[in-house]
Amino acid sequence: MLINELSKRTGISAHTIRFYEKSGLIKGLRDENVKSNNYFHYNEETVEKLELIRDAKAIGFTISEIAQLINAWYSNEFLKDEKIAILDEKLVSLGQKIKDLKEMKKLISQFKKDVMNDEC
Amino acid sequence: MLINELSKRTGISAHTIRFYEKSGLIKGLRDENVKSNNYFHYNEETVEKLELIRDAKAIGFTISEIAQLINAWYSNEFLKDEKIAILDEKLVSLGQKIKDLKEMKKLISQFKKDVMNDEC
DNA sequence: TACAACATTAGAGTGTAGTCTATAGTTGTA
DNA sequence: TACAACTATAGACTACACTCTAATGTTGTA
Repeated sequence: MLINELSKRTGISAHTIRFYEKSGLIKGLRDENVKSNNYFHYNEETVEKLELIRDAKAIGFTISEIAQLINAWYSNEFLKDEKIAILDEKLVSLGQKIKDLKEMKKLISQFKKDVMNDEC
Repeated sequence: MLINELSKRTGISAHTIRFYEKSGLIKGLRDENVKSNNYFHYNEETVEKLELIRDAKAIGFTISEIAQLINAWYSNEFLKDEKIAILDEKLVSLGQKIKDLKEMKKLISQFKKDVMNDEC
């Protein structure tokens, strides 16, 4: 599929998709048989990747963290052990983040109680 | 205390503290009795606020969200009901974020299993 | 009193993650 | 074949959250 269809499938603008392409998060392929243009062609894997990017961004992962994640999952450039190390690292940081969020939730709940009891 | 001491107490640079002052997150007071300078003086409450800012930023709150939070807690400009509404909104979004993080953790755990089983 | 160490403001510069514009070429339908 | 709708690239612009520089003034100690 071309960029416009990919954009419609994922809800991510063509501009942003090109930005991700430049950033190395996704990779379109050019059809060697067609000499008249140099349009990028995208496959289902790219749709999956863009969905992962959308979700990972929403929870605060940076582009370079997402790049690591995508490489650990889709690329052949890493050894099994390296992939597992990257994924483990992300699991640890996610666990810490969940802990931090829960603590903040507790703190804000306490704020709320204090406000309700007119203690501020 | 002056800005340098506040910086040392909180580990936040004087530059950043001035940025937060400009952004309306904290408020230093000038000593009316001293005419020779216009140094800002900060109190313990500001230390607390900066610690809240540090923690809230770490879990992905934006400056303007933190401003809301600080106003709901420290300011007298809001009615009790308005304060509670702001705090409730933050509690809901924190709950959603925790859910999203847990889902991502599950996804990455699955990635890891697949990598370990050589299924990619 | 010299001067290091502090304080202020205005404004410029940085990194991240887009978002948009301009320019130019290609494709598919009336 | 005209033309609307697509594609590409380079580079300018934006928002956020700092981070730094320059210029200038103040304070406290040797």
